[in-house]
Amino acid sequence: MTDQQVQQIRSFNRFYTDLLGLLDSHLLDSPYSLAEGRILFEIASNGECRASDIIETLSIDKGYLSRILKKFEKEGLIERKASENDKRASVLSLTQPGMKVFKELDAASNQQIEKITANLDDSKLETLVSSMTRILQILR
Amino acid sequence: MTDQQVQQIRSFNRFYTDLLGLLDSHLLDSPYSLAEGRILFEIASNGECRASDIIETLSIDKGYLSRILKKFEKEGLIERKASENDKRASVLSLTQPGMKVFKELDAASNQQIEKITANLDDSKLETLVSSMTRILQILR
DNA sequence: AAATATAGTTGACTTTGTCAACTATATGGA
DNA sequence: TCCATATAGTTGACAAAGTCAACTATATTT
Repeated sequence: MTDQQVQQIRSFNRFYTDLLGLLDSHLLDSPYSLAEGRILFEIASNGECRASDIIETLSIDKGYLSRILKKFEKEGLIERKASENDKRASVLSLTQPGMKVFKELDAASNQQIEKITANLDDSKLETLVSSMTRILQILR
Repeated sequence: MTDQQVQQIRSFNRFYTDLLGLLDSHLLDSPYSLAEGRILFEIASNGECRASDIIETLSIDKGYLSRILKKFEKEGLIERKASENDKRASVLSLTQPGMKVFKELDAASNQQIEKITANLDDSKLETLVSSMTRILQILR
């Protein structure tokens, strides 16, 4: 690996750090943080899951997660039902209001992507997406 | 723009958020945060600059920056000299010890990139870098 | 000269994240 | 079966990161 390649990757990382920071800054004017959004996303896409799944996927502290889930429950966004095979754990799912909030965040996220790419023609857009896909394939 | 394209970009963003989080988590076991590293980077690469330059480049709160700079000065990493044409501002630069710390962080950053790409063959590495470069060209 | 803008500092505060101790339950041996 | 150890999640205490507005001093505009 050449020195120049390292520098190019770092330059990309700095750029993308800024871009993501921009995108995530208080998650699109919603009252939810990036972490909260990601947690809602996990519960929404897994259907039902347990706190430990989220801890593993997002590498989040369990105490921190516990509090966020408590807040979500208080706000009526999620439900917990006792897990049948493990009495220590509960199974998480979105309530109807939770689903609504998630869909709003999701739509706002989509809109932000559209905004960022608004002035790109089709060919550039395709290049952009395929480049991202390739990076993902290589690094994942 | 198709729905699928939006989803692919968002998927990449989630992936890269995690990757950068991993890279930046306490900036390579140094006692410096991501913000602090970026600030050192700015001062190091601009040679001499003012706080307001950093505020603009990094979109950081001026109060927050002021405290970080104060800490850097106390630790002997930076120097401030009065700006000649603007008595409100000072010109920032790295001291020798500051340069040393910066170089260490810089080297550690390089090593982390090497680590992440360690098991890629030359062709994949080239694809990776060129994909990043293309994304940067398109989005910047 | 007065009004307004900008550079940076400081205090007060909120949010975000970390760590360890703790309860309760589960699980893999002896 | 009983014991040791591991895991799920909660809680308290705390630290780090970031925000906001008020303030001083200097610059700039009118």
